[in-house]
Amino acid sequence: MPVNIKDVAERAGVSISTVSRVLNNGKYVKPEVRAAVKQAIEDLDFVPNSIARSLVRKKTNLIGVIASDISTSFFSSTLSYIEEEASRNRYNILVGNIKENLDKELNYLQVFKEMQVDGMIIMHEMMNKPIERFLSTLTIPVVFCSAKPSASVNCPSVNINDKQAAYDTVKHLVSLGHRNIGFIGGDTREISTGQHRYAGYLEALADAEIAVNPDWIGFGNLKMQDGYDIMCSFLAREQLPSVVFAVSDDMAVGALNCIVDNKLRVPEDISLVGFDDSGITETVRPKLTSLHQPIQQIGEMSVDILIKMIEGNAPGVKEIVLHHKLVERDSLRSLL
Amino acid sequence: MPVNIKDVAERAGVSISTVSRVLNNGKYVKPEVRAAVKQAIEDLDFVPNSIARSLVRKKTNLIGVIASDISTSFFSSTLSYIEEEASRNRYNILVGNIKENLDKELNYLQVFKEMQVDGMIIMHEMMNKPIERFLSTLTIPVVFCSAKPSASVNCPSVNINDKQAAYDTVKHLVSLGHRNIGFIGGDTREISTGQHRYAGYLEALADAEIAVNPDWIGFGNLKMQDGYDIMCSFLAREQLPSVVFAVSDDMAVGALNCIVDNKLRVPEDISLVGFDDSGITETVRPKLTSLHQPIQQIGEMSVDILIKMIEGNAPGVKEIVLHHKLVERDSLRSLL
DNA sequence: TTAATATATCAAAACGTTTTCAGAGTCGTC
DNA sequence: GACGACTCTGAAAACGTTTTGATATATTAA
Repeated sequence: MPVNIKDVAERAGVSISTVSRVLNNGKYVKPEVRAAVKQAIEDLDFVPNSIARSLVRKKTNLIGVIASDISTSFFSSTLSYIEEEASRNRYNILVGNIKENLDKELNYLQVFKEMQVDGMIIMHEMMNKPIERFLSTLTIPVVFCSAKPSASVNCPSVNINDKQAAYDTVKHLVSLGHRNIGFIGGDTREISTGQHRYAGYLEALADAEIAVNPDWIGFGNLKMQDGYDIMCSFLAREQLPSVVFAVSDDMAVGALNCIVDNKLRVPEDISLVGFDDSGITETVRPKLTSLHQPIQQIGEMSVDILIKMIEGNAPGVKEIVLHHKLVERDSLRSLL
Repeated sequence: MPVNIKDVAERAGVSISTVSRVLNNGKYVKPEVRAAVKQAIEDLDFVPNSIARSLVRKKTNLIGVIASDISTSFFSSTLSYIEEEASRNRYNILVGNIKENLDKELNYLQVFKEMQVDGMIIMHEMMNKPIERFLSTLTIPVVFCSAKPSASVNCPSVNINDKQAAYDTVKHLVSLGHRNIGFIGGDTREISTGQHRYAGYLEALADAEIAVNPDWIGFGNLKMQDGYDIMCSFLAREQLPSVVFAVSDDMAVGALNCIVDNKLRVPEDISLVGFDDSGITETVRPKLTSLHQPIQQIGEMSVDILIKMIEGNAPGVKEIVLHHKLVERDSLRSLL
């Protein structure tokens, strides 16, 4: 039923090689023949089969993207930039959403490999042995986006300097006179991002000679509910922190809601600063002060690097570190 | 370099047909041969090439998804449910994000067709002639998710009854004593959803014998900023509405922010109700009362129907209409 | 003129699978 | 001890392209 290149060739009275040549804008075909072929294509409403093309060219123009949770504001924004940049370069994206489910991640890695994707972008950090093993023997290019692979996996990453970012914001809080600084962190066991941000927090405290108070430290999975719950636990302590630094905007908003649900005010009673500078910072009131990650640039550079690798150019860089900055809005006040 | 089925066959000392049989768990292969082949697969770290498989089977297990804007809370949630249901059924999704860009949409339709996707899900309503033409001659199954195609396109859709939903919520507002009811709608020119919701609003007003006041009616593209701007224009009028009904949660939140930025309170000064019941309803304060769309069900049914069609079963239904309901939270007060 | 080159075309091989067909062995049954 | 019914296996065709190599003609250079 579906019309193929052979049908076109017959109708135009030429060989399939010639049709292929006009399809690919090749040289060496007479103008009138070219026109005839084009006419036949039009007449028959022929659409080339890219599966067949991919098979012989060994190129699918497919990028597999693995994300932790695309329903989240940070990932959905990043994904949309990835899609845009990929589409601009004539690549299509296959998306796999694994919600902390490492089996699903491994499965997607395998399926993407079977599908012969030209490359993969991974926006997820948690790993286990099988995944590490898979990744370290994989010959398809992979780049980590807003995440860093464990040492045994040799893939470039594009990211900010998480430790420095956390350090800088805590330092800033100190400079505003804060000394009772709470911290809502991410998972520090397997996730290096979580470790780095926590390390930055600790180091800034140490530099300012502030003792760490475990009453004001909690860890979650970056989602709103965790921020809410952790903040509630802080509110149950004897003394309140003057500011809480959450390592994702979603957790910061959770904390914000917990605070206002408990009839306290931000920033009058407690200041709040988030991380990511995703869209959500401007959807809440007060608007959230947040550590800005250049999401668009992270997404775009991830695909640019990946495409370079796909096209055979060695990545050159092992790690791209982009600038961060604190974006001040209304959730943080100075104590001075 | 990459190992193929032939290499496996040689190493196991069998023919490629036999390897293929064990790959597909076919009958008629001796246990010891099967074991030997499996061993060879393991030894060589062989991964079958699904491109080649797709070519002969004429089945890619690919679903193309076209969305208006995946960075939006409604679409990113829906997309995540679509991904989940697809993956559960061993389908992979290819996503195209077109931001109101109809050329990009047409391009994605064509590319997806070339890629031999088994089916497509479209979460977008705006159309132009070329797209209609394309869709009406397409033989690949398509389902519209949370959207309805124009009459000339014969594809099933899964949706709620938008007109009834708008009607019911406005009716409810009336029953709470509201008579000054503002409306922030979606595009009514090409988008039937927008038309239906507006029609429901108008009909409910008519039924309650309330005159429509154009001062309190505005239309936007469902995003937050539009809700903000439109609400600001309402606030500039002589008289304020007692409640505003926005046809997306994002626009309702925009309206909410406009109101609080102008030092008014929700719901004391103005009540607010949104549409979709997406995650954002619980991230703002006051929590947003919203017309609930069963997002998960919409996403899942879209792929279920699509898969049925892919597998050759006629859709049976032309239109699936799911239940809606108003979810009451804190942004709406009674005037009685 | 002749040789060399550039243009134009086609037949056939290749890509890596699945599937069809036919043939060969193994049973059990009459 | 022959017949049918399974079980097992492999050769070869097919899927729809691109690409290679060969051939033929036209154009240019000497």
